[in-house]
Amino acid sequence: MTPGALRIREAAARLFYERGIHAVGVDLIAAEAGVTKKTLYDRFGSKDQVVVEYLAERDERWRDFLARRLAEAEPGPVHQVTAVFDASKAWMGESSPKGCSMVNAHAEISDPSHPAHAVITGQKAWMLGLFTDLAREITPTAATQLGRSLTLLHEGALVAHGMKTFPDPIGHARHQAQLLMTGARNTAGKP
Amino acid sequence: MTPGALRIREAAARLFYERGIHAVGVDLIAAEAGVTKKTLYDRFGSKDQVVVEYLAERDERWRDFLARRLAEAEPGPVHQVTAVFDASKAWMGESSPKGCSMVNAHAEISDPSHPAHAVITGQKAWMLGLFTDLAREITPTAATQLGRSLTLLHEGALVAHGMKTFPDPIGHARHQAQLLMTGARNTAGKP
DNA sequence: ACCAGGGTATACCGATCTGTATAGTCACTG
DNA sequence: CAGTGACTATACAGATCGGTATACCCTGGT
Repeated sequence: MTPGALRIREAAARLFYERGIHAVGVDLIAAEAGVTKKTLYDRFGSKDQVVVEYLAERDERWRDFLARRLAEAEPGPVHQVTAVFDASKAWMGESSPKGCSMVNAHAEISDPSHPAHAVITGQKAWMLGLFTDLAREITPTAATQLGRSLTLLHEGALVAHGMKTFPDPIGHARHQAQLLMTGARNTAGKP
Repeated sequence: MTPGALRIREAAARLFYERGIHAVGVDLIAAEAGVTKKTLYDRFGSKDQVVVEYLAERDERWRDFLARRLAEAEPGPVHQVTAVFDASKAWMGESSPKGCSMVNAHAEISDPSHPAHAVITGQKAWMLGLFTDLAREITPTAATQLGRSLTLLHEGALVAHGMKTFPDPIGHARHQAQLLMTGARNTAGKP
């Protein structure tokens, strides 16, 4: 990826997230990247492709960020799950006041055959899988259920964070997740 | 509201929800409503105003729908909360496969001073208030906490429904909400 | 008989949209 | 030194954007 292409993707990421995908034109992206429109089309071919690479890079960055945080956190499924919420809070707090970019992009992309659609649903499926895998270590018999509950809490917290429904929703979700997990562990140990 | 204005609002509601606000032009709205653009601007004055009235009407319809369902449901805070999830499932199932229109609109409206912003955050604050009021009847000491947890579960379920993250997320959230409430009631009764 | 209100039909405005074309600059590399 | 890849600059195409203007039609109420 050439330096110009990198700057294009960075500018597009910032503008798409702050103003919305349809509200940002390619002329503005090129200007903000200090690049001509020809360069943009030489590197990406279409605006849709810029959108796809914006989302794909954001997804990759998030997974790397999360993996690092999980590696630093204490082992064990309960600590790992709370570490996911801690990572989300850090991620959203530093540069994502408008909520989850995947959720926001999904609102603007109606066509399910759009290549960006797979990136969006892919991340959500991956998060569900992550929570379910950790849940399996807590309660093998009810892993699916616990994984889904954690996913809902997490998703709701991201939206509530973006909408400022109440203060620190991710911290609240983290606490609620803890209660959920200790509850599941206790009932799982019973006959 | 004149018949033409009604048709405009109905057409705009369908198009905005299905394709996104920025992706739909006033020409298309007028054509789908069987109305000229002049009528649209005579009645609403601007596209922004059409957006506001679309969201305001949706908000009002949802509150009426929910009020009717709550009145029909069994009394008592636990039954009322589960009735909220049942109402959401019915509401989303019949004509809202793309998730919450307020969340989707929020993704497209960056300016917090946009009049639609108040409608969106207003509904979310109202839902939080509703859950918190019901939570207060279950556990007066932890009503805020329970109300917020129910809000997160509900919000997450709406998003997961729109993204098809897993089957029947609203039904799952309903079940999880029940566990949460019985748990809160038991711990609330303890010294 | 009148006239206001809700509407149609059509044309237009300037701006912006995605995308393309032409021509030229610069740095690196075989 | 020739060639290539990444880039700039500028202009343009065709469509669509939100919004306005002019002129006319029809119905209901007083």
